[in-house]
Amino acid sequence: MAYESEYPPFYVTVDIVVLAIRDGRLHALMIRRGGEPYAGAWALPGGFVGLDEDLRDAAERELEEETGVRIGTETLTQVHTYGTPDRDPRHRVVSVAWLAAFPETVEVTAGTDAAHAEWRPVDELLVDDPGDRLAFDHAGIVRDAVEAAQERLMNAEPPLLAAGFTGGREFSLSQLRSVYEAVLGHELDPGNFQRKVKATQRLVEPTGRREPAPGGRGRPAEMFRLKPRA
Amino acid sequence: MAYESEYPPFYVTVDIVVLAIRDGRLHALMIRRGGEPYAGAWALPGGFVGLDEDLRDAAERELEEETGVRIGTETLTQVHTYGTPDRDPRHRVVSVAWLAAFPETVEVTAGTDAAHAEWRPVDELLVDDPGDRLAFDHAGIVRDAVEAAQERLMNAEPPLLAAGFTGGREFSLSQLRSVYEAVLGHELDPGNFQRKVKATQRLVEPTGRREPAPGGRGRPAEMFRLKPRA
DNA sequence: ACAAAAGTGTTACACATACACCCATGT
DNA sequence: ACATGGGTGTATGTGTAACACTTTTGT
Repeated sequence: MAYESEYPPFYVTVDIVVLAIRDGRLHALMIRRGGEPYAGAWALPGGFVGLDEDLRDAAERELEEETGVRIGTETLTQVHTYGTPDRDPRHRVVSVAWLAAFPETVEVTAGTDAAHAEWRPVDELLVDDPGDRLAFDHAGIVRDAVEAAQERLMNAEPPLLAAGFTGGREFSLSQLRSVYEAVLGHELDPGNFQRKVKATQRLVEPTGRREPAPGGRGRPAEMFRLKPRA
Repeated sequence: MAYESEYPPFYVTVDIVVLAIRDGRLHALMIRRGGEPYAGAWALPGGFVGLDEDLRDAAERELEEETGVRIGTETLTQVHTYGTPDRDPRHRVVSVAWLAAFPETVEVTAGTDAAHAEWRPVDELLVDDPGDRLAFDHAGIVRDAVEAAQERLMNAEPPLLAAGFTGGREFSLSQLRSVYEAVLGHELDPGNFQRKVKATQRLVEPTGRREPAPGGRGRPAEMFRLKPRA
């Protein structure tokens, strides 16, 4: 099928930066590109927006199609829009970038379309002179998204990003702290973090349960969950 | 001329929210729409992006074409992208919104294409049940842009927005304060503002001159200019 | 002298940071 | 007993807000 238009034909796409903590490091969900250009390079999941589709819905759909990962559409937040004329060598593509977070424990089901999806450590993606560069301007998009994530983790209301990382499960405050540390890229004082989180209204609530630390050693931690959005 | 494409034809536009302080109130530069839809309604300046044109350049060009206002392209900052399928009843339009600030003293030259451009008080544009509604989803865009302006005026580095409002001219700290007050929508303590601005590195530098207050009454104020970007 | 605006001093309070110290558990 | 991680207490610093007060001008 071919379309016709009296105005220049733009391709509108979405790119999705999904962050997760794995082994204490910040990772992003990436796709190994098959075809040219940038064949074999890592790229963000994403694709064309449908003619009757909301941008946000397109992000959710493309993410699932390309990686098998389902993210609630309400946890996707817009970051920035990229439209430099030469950012894609083939066509004029304007891409709206979205950010979401994903819980640590859930694995990517590497089936069907998701065969080439993989979690990649963000710091390796962003080194200045990587052996394998990211496709298109995706390095810049990842960089901007991580910056936005740092900002929103500390300031955003409601705490959508924290919700994405925890995925509705229970957690100890040191587990939550390790998420913050991985995103921010530096350590936080355990005691101060504890108080700050507890003092922040509408963030966490205790479940009453306690759970021993992963190593078994040490005092069992009180478990929390995120407060449901009011 | 007609274009053809194998993918859905999207129209990509830019909308520009230019803010200025006039009579102590926050204003936005708006256009009176001529044709349908929304004939006669106020709308943001903006228009179609050229096929080989950067989004930012398109914003600068459309702004000047429709209002006669020239803004340095580097003072335009992106706010958000709007792409709901039904936001324009005629076509599928994805619009990238931009924010800039403009000095108080400069008048809009209401010539040529700018005949229908006018500064409108923001609070009147945003009342919940206005007699004349804004075209399309432009009320939401203005609302988001003002929110972004408040955030960036306080936090952004470099202080692009403050630079836009002052336009490179000299100013007293109470003049600068009235800008902040108009954008934030509430009053600030003169003494505290004075200290805070002076304490902020890379913001203002004294010119050595003094100038009497506008009414003539009162102690003449020390004049400042924004520090040039390092 | 008085009003008005510029600018300084002072105090109180919220909040962040650093770090000492106690608590509860496994080995 | 000791190591380990959870959690509390406490002191110190830093930034904000409120407001009294002094300075410099025009009338």
